[in-house]
Formats: sequence, structure tokens, C-alpha cells
Amino acid sequence: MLTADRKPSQAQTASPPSGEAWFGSRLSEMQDALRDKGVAITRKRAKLLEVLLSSDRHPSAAEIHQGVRAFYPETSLATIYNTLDILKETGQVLEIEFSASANRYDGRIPDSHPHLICVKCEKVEDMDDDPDAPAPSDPLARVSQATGYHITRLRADYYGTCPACLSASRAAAALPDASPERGFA
Amino acid sequence: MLTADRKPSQAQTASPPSGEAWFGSRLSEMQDALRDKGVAITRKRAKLLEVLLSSDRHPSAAEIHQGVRAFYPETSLATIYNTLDILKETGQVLEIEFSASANRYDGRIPDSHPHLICVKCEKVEDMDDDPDAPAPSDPLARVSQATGYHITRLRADYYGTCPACLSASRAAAALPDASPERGFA
DNA sequence: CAAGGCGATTAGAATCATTCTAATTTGCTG
DNA sequence: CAGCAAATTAGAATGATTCTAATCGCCTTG
Repeated sequence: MLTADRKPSQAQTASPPSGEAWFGSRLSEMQDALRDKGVAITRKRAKLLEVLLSSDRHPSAAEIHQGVRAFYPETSLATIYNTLDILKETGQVLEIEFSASANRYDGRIPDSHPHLICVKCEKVEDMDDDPDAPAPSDPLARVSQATGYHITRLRADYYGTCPACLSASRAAAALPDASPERGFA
Repeated sequence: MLTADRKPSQAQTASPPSGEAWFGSRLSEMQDALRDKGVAITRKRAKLLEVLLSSDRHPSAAEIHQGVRAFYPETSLATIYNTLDILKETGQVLEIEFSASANRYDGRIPDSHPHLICVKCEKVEDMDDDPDAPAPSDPLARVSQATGYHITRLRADYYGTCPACLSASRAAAALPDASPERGFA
């Protein structure tokens, strides 16, 4: 089956595999990743991780900022973005991009996965897509039916390096200091 | 099979079903949609459609602006965004959102579909995913293998209205002028 | 315990895509 | 040709994100 995070009333939640030791283990994973990267885990950064994992609403940078500020009022937004960048680099956080509003962050399931996004209230939910579902048919209809959402749009994008850029960077590896690299995260 | 738009050298292209009458028919579709919406198809708007369909690189608003300006130098960016909004509303254009850089637009295949996005050169290509492919297994590996890209991330998001907002708007329909609606496009 | 060093943090400025605003122009329709 | 609504414009406003340069805090070493 295919499920969306629901209010307590509903059955399966997608995000936390089960709802217990999960928090602690994700937290250590993230901390380990930071340590491996060689950056310090300061109190503010630790709190940021906590806020990120505690929220089930895929918070924005500003929301995380507020959460950290509740404990360390002197925290600047720059610190949030800074730490979020590091977490992105280490694959510990998934950035859900929007152009018209603020990005949202998912620290619970850092791997690529589908989301359910309400275009009205801006809720962002994790989604589980079950491999052994019946008929693939129309994904929009299938997801609508399974989640109770009225799905109108699917966004599926693969990010990577194109063949041309791959060979360009291979060439650059030989004689360093070559072509300009612009690009998406 | 699964293919990406390639330079002339390569085989299948994903976007134009075949490469002939396609342009004209897409153009009429878009124009019809605008007419149905009751908005005028001015010379600038007509040129915008042309620019959008001529480009195979998923242009940004600024790039479209330049393209239209080549013919009507007095065109303002506001007109571009304005028309793009109408096209989005009518489902004639697909917006590919980025937060760190400008959005990109796809007028060739306005329906939801996956894209291949090079994180280095920022190229955006349409992708065809074939239903009768062999093993689903790891989508990243599969797409990498099929396209020559080095795929590192998949973004799959479903957009729609959540159950709560659905019932809220049904209620609002009864007694109009109710709850604030914020939301994504 | 002092000095040095370096990463973390900060406030605020800068950037940049997008949206808004208010005024002007355009192109009908009668 | 008058009148009107839609289209268009320049420029200001917004808002998320990034950058900058200065300060701070903490750890190590002498």
C-alpha cells in the first residue's frame, strides 16, 4: 500500500519507521556525519538537529531558526543556513525546493523520496510508495486514491551530471584549473 | 527504453513526438487555451509562445524575455511573468522550480514528467520513462545507465489538496468568504 | 595562566528572481 | 470617434538566500 502521514486518527505513518528509538539513532547519524566532516557540533547546531527531527512538518529555515532561538536567542539566520548547507553536503538533510516560498527541509528521511504537498495549506508530508502495489496505471489517480489528497501534479526530476560535463571534469582532473562550473545543488 | 534528449548524434528524443507538424499543433493548442481563457493573444504573447516552443533548453523567464525582446524591444519582464502565469493556470506550461536559481519553463510537454537536470551546466532535459522497462530496482542506477548521466538525486513530489483543505473548501463553498488560502502554485 | 589560532557566529548589507503597483497605452466595440 | 477593459510598462517592493567583514569562543600549546 501507499500511505501518507496522517493525524493520530489514521493508520500508517511514512516517516519514522517505528516511533521510538528512531529519534536517537537519526540524531547520532547526523552528529556522526558532522564529526566525520570535521566540523564542530556546537550547542546551537545540536539544537538545530533536534528541532529538525522533532518537527513533522518539514520546517523552513526560518522555522528552524525560531525553534533554535527559543533556546539560544542570540542565534542568527546565517548560522541556520550555514549548518543546513553542511547537512546537505553530507546528505543528512533533504532540501525541498520552492521558488515562490521558502524551501523546506526533511531531516527524518534524508534520501530522495516522494512528498505530498498541499497547494493550499502548504503542508508537506512524506510518502511511502509500495513496490507491490496493484496497477501502476495513472500515478496521479493512484496516489489520490491512496492518500485522500486530490493530486493534480507530479514532479519527478533526476539530478546528476550530464555526459558532457562528466568528460569535461575528467579532462579537468588531468590538467587542473579549467572550465567554470556553475550548477544546481 | 528510456531516453534523454541528445544532440543530433543520438537516437530518440523525448520531447517532440516526431519533429514536424508538432510545433504548429502545440502552438495552436496553446493559443486555443489562451482564447478559451478569454485573454487576448497579442503579438508579444504570440512571440513568447514561439520562443518557448523553439527553445530546447527549458528557458528561464529572463531568457524568454530576451527572445521576445529581439523582436519587440519594448517588452517588459512583467509581461513575460504575466503571460507565463496564465499559461501555468491553463496547464500549457510546466514550471520547473529552483530556489537557488531562476525557474525554468517547459512548453513542449506541459504535463508532469521527469526531467534530467545537470547539476553542473544546468541543462534541463526531458526524459521518457518507458513502462515496459526490465527491472525497476534502483531508479537512480537505472536512469544513470539508460541516459549516460551520473544521477545522484531523484526528486518526486506530488502536488494537490490535502483532505483537510478539501473539506474546508467544500465548507467555504456553502458559506462563501471563509478561510485564508495560502499555497504553492 | 597567557597567547595564538581557527572555526563558529553575528549583524547587516547585497543579490536576485519574482511580484506588486499605479500609470499609460492599445485595440477593440459600439 | 468616444469609451472601456485588457495589456503593458517602469520601477518599487518583497522575501529568501548568500555574502562579508568583524567578533567571539574555545581549545591547544608554551
